[in-house]
Amino acid sequence: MNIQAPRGTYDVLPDQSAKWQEVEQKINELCRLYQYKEIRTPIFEHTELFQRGVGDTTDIVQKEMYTFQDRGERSLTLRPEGTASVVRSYVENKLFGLPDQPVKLSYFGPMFRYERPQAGRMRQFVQFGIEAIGSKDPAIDAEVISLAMEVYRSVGLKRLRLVLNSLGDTESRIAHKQALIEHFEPRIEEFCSDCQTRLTKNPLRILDCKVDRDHPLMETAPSLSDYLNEESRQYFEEVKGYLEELGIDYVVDPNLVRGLDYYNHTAFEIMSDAEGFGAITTLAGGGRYNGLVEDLGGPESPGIGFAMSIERLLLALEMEKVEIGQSQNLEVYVVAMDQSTKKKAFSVVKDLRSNGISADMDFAGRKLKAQMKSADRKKAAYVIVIGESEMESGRVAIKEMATGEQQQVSFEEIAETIQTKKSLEE
RNA sequence: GCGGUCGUGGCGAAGUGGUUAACGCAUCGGAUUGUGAUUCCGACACUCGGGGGUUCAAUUCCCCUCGUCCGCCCCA
Repeated sequence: MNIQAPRGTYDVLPDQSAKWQEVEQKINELCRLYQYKEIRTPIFEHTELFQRGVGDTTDIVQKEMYTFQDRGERSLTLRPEGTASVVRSYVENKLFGLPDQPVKLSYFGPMFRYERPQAGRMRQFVQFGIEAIGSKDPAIDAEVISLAMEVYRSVGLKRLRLVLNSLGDTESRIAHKQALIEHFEPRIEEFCSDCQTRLTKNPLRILDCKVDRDHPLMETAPSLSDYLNEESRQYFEEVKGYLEELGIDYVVDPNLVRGLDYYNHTAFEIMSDAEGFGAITTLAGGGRYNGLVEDLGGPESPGIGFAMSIERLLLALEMEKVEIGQSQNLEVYVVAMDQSTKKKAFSVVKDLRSNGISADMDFAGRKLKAQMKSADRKKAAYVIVIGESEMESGRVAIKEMATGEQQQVSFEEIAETIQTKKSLEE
């Protein structure tokens, strides 16, 4: 084997593509119902967009970006996530000027992060996500979460856990940040190097650290929830109220922080509880990002959204043993006895297809018996054999593979007969 | 970035420092000059991820490299 797909990338092969197509169909239908319209943005952007949009202190920007120089010596980056691009487009195309706010957008496509591949983690992976920009109504938070949950429900997943938290508004976060610094500063040397950097850049993320998880100061650290001001607390209560109204179960996790800098207020993750899942169980994550639009040069436009990995969704389906995307079997296989009848068989195939019937034939020069086996493998519902005698008589036998029964018809009647048989089955 | 694991035909899987690298499945052909099963017969790896080294000799020993899978970190 010479050239392989680059590390962390993969091919969706024909026996898998039906699953992808079904997931996309389900998603498209839900977006229609919820009225989120698709936006398609470039797969690469100026590096600066992610540095500013996602945040300089994040792991994504610090060590996971596919950044390169183009021939004009611009620094470009393959998008590691979708929100920054969508917000950039919202600002650039002045969607804030549309009369109907919030603007509700969805996207679906590949993202890129330079990481060591693992179960559920690829260097190129596909995300579906939505963004509702231009509203700070707690009901829209609940709607966004609801749509994410509906995607999983629609494909048949059941073992889900919605984890929820509030990061509070800017005022709350500043107060909490100050408290965190005061709490950790005196003994920060006892923490890992990442945490030492985090202390000044983003102390909130120390709480998230798995390395220092058991440090005694973790236990006593000031909790974000104690620093939420009245407005933030009220907002969070309302979001929870709307979720309850929709009958969506959740658990509040005060330590849910999220890795991206732009989040505030509502933050959530959807995890899989399916057995046998790998180490990574987060299916989707999202949250509110009031202020991001302004950071990227737009007017005040509070937003919220989520992103989910389609690979992980598919993985969860496997773990829960849910089958989707049954591929459609072949309806008619036409056998040509030899070279002299191949043209006729070829035109019969074409005629069937023109009548909306799937049809196929041999293109490998196989003998009759082998063609029959091939038809069987392809699970063809019917087989038609065309040889000398059919050419002379002008009539062929339509063989039903399941029963072995054959029915004689003229060439002209083939498509019509198959159609009748099909409709009888339904 | 760190740790472990593995890398033999389309797939699964043995194997040994030495003349022709088991076997199973799949595929193709034939037995059965025009019909899918079973059975039987036959075909199918100048080569054991790649490169280098040790050796009279390496798929098997050593080094490097690439890649796989899993875990850590982090996330989707």
